[in-house]
Amino acid sequence: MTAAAADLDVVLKALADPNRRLILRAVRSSPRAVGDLAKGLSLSQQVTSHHLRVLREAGLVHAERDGTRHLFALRADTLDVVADFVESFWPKRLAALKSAAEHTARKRRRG
Amino acid sequence: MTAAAADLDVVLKALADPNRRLILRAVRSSPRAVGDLAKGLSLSQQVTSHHLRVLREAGLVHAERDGTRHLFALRADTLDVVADFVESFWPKRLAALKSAAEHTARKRRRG
DNA sequence: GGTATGTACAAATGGTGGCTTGTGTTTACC
DNA sequence: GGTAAACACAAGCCACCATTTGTACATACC
Repeated sequence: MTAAAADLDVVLKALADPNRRLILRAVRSSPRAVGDLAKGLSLSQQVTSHHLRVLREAGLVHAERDGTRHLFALRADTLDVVADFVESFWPKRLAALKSAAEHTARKRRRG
Repeated sequence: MTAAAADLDVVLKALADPNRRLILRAVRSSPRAVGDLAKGLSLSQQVTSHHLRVLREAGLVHAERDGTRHLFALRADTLDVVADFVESFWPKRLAALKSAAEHTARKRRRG
């Protein structure tokens, strides 16, 4: 298995959990502390920390210390491998996106 | 959890296995029988059948009988929920696609 | 230094999932 | 109807994972 394929495996496994996706949603707009996430999602501190570790090892979030708190933020570019995977199976979707974009560009040209 | 979220969960769990992704790759171009897939991927018949069931319940493949054989084919449109998920977290990627498409449109306009 | 807060680490548990083995079921062919 | 081929279903085993419980570590404040 190539390194990219291994990354894809790790990323997909990390995404294949509802609580981890909730965490990703929560850190999407701004960095959040573990305790805040746990409280907001009604999860224990330990389970939240565990999921954040899985997400961090997958490269989907990154941590930064702020005193005693650990602020976690989204790393959306890691989703690249997933997007590439989907598009490799579904070029029609990519074509549809391009078509929509080109339509937008055409409209802008006209306007 | 909404129905769409449940679908996303099932699809991501189905994709989060290397052998199932290999099976998807194998049925990508044309429908394949269980035995052919098992032989080509060096998997047992039972395990291949099991993975195909998971993929079918996730809506990623569909089956069709051909005599004693069961031909499985890709259902790429099910990957829609995954693409939407990625794009909801990463609008910049969609923007990049649009930018590239617009660039193409501009080039076409010039040419 | 002592205490409180925020978090990570470790062990144990229950559940889930992948794989094997064995077997039933459907279809085709004689 | 009997046999063979292709496949699905079921039970058991083992590993992994999510969660809980308990605890250790780091930082801020007094």
